[in-house]
Amino acid sequence: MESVSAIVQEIPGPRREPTQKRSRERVERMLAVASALIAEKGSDALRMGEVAEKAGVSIGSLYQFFPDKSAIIRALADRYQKESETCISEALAEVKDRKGLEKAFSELVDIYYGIFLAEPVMRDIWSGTQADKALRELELAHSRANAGMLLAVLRRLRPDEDPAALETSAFLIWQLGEATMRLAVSVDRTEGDRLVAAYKRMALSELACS
Amino acid sequence: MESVSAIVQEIPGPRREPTQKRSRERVERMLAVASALIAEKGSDALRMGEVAEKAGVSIGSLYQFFPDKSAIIRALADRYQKESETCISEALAEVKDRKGLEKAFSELVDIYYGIFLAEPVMRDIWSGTQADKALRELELAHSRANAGMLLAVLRRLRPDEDPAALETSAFLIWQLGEATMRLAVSVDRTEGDRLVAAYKRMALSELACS
DNA sequence: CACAAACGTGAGCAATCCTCGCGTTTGCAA
DNA sequence: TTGCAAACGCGAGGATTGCTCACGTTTGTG
Repeated sequence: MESVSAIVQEIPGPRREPTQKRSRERVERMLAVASALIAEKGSDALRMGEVAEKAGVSIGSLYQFFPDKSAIIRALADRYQKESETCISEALAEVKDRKGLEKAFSELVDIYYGIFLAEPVMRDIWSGTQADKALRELELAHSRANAGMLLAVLRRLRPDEDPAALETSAFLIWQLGEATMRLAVSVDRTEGDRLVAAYKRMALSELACS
Repeated sequence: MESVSAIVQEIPGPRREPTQKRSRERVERMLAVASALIAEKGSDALRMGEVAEKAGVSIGSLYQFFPDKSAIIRALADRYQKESETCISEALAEVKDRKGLEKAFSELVDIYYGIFLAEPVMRDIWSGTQADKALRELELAHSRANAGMLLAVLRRLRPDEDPAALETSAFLIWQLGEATMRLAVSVDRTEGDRLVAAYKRMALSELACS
């Protein structure tokens, strides 16, 4: 978790950090406008000029706090990641045995699916902007962090297994979960539900295998 | 398969089709240069001006045959898709029973993994340019076509199952296979091999379930 | 009150995609 | 052979957009 936050802080580069109250509010406005625009038209169609205009700031001010366009998206992604981490750690916190893991994992998938369905911005960020290298790396870092929480539980429940194999399993399960979510929200709800259910079966079989 | 080709033909839009021998050769040169540039620097960094220059044609000529930048990438993707279809249909052609399906599927995954490892352009096209809407749709169409071949086998082997459920399984297995390949080639070879192996386990469990 | 640091601005630079008007070559029918 | 329409080929430049930078303004502080 620490390392992810560190990456987020580092990538933006040589830009001012808002220290005064006024500028913090302005940064909030920029992020809110960007979020609304992404929800409306997708992150591909996000225009820096439009963000500045709708937020009531100049283009120069925008670039004082965000070194480039993808930094805005990364900032939004980072907020979602913080929520995700809370949500995952809560879901996996009290897993005591294999049965508990299956139940917790299944619920976690449902919760994540719900978030993907409800949050167009999160959906868009994780599905539409893969072309951006920094964003891809950020997604990978987030995913590894999330998979790490799953891995911790797996290690506890299956201490005799090869740690590297467990890590691979956890990472793949998480990555394919995200892929399934992206896919599920892009088709109609009926098929989406079926896809998520099929993913659950596959993931649970991998979680159970020993 | 037909429908996929149809889509590829339709999307490019109102552009000239090369009819004379001279122009066909020029189009080939454009595609070859684009392929080389993508292999070298990635499709994100593909510049239309550079393609024209390196192919020894003007920018105007380039745009006579490709309505926009993504059309070049789509044309390359279409070539790989044709190879894929052959490869998949051969691998699944003589599947007679569940045991045969498992063997054929496992081999197919290995072959696909080999292609992903060997073909930087294919790798790049299917991983780097998701931001392009037309390309995303093309990938989905290709994937549905490929999943369809798997579905045909599944239907034959499990005729009593709900067809919709089978279709979902086949589609998800294929999509997650592609996601796994993208992931596997982006990490080191050892972890990549483990990821592919883990995917095989998950997919086979879903293929076997009845 | 002076002053440095933080804040704010927007004209304009640079990169890039793509268009369009016009000149050239090719195939073909008279 | 020749005339001509269609296909081919060209590249200057329009349009968009990410981003910079030199300069003016506000704020906190001794």
